[in-house]
Amino acid sequence: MQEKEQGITEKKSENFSEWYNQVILKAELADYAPVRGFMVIRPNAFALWEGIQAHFNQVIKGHGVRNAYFPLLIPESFFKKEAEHAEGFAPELAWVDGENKDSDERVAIRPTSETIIYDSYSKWIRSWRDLPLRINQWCNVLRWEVKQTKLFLRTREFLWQEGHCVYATKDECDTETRLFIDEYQKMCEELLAIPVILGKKTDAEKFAGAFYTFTIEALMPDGKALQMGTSHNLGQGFAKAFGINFLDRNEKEQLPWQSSWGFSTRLIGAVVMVHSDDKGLVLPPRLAPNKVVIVPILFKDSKEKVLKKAREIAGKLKKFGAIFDERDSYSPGWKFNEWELKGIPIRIEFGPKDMEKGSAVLVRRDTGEKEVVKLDKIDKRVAELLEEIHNGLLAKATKFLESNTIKAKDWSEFQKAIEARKMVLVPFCCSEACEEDIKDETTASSRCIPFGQKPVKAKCVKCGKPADKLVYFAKAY
RNA sequence: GGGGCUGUAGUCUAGUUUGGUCUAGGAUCCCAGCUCGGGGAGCUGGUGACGGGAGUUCGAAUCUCCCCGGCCCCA
Repeated sequence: MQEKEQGITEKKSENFSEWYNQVILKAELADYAPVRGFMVIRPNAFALWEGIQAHFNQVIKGHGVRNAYFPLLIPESFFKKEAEHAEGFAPELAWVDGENKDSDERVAIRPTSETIIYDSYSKWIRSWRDLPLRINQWCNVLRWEVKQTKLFLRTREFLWQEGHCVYATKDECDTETRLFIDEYQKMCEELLAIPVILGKKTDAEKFAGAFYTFTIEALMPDGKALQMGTSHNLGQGFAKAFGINFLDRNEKEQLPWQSSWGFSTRLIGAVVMVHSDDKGLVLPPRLAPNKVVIVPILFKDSKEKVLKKAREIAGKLKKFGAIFDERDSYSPGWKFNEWELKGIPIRIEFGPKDMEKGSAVLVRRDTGEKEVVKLDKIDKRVAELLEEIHNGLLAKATKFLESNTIKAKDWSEFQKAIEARKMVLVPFCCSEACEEDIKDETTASSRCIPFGQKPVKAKCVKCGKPADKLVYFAKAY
């Protein structure tokens, strides 16, 4: 509200990347920081993150997960305990420079917290009665990216949640690894209005140190896939490396099974990309902290009366976080543009003509459609309309995903589909060598092996060897 | 990792090719006042800029070099 901005000048369909930057900056979601690869999350975006947090905290608490906080700095020796994990994160570690007066050991800023958390777990877990242990933390992590950074989608520092669970049996671990990826899917569809594809990562794409990784993948409007969240069954490797063990009911020492799962602030980037348009941000209504804005139309002779009545309407819509824009220095048209840029799902226009009729004009942000609603029904209609907008956004995104997902049988079809920036489902042998070749030749990577498929009899799209799985490939963020 | 573009007020930009009324022009924002109000309204006045450094020159926003930063595309 403090700053006035120009509108979006780039078209989503013409220069997607620049359009995206403009929406982020002009809707005041984020700003660049003094150090390259870092960003400031401004209040408009932080409110979205808080909305995601509130929603997801409720979900995980229902599954017995408790929140905690573990340290930012991790001793070098911890990274060396689990070899694959260490290798995976080594290139992106940021070591804290300068003299460590307490010890000779270097420390790094966490790129993820498995190691520091499991050090604690090794002290806390003694008996089968301590399991399952389910802890989540909301925090920042730092990965020193060398790739081109991008607001929300790839920054060196980002905010996320990471859940870390320990189970007595493989079965429990399998079940809950799946449980949390299912919860991610629900959250994406029900809160963010973004459809996702669920599946398992190939070995080449799985988390460093994991037994296996589940993922949810969304397709952005430019045809690139975006990983929205992952849930890993870590097996027993970390437990072994960090000395986590417990005495079972038969007094035998056992290694537990572990899982970890996370999503990050890149979800906000996805929300922007998927729903927004040439006028600016479009917020999915369930996530929008302010779902309604009321713009009074003021004329000299009716100003006081209109303001008074409009204020009443605003009071009635308080539960929707209604903004009452009674600023005197801007014309209604100016305000319309501003709130469209900021993505408020419903605008209510109220002027002398409406007052006479005892109604108001409701305008949908997603379609621009206007409707006249009687004042005594306005809160009911707003609630309905918000759901209609949510459903509309989800349906539109689902249609996009479906119409841009295709099957390919052979290499030439596959290449064409990738070139056309589609999500492509192909028979694949799942070998790391084949995957490397595909990446080299097309820049596409495997996104997931979708759940629920029957074994197929086909030849791998790359090497021609027998393949019993269909796998999604796409260019990715 | 490779290639390209770019840096003038909070933001967008003219000026750079050909160094000289540039004491840097405009728009927008911001501030004050008036006026207006159903899709970015108008008038008057005001504040604010050449990314940094070195060099060439009588003279540098403009030329040279170094540094810092930003964006895009490809791998």
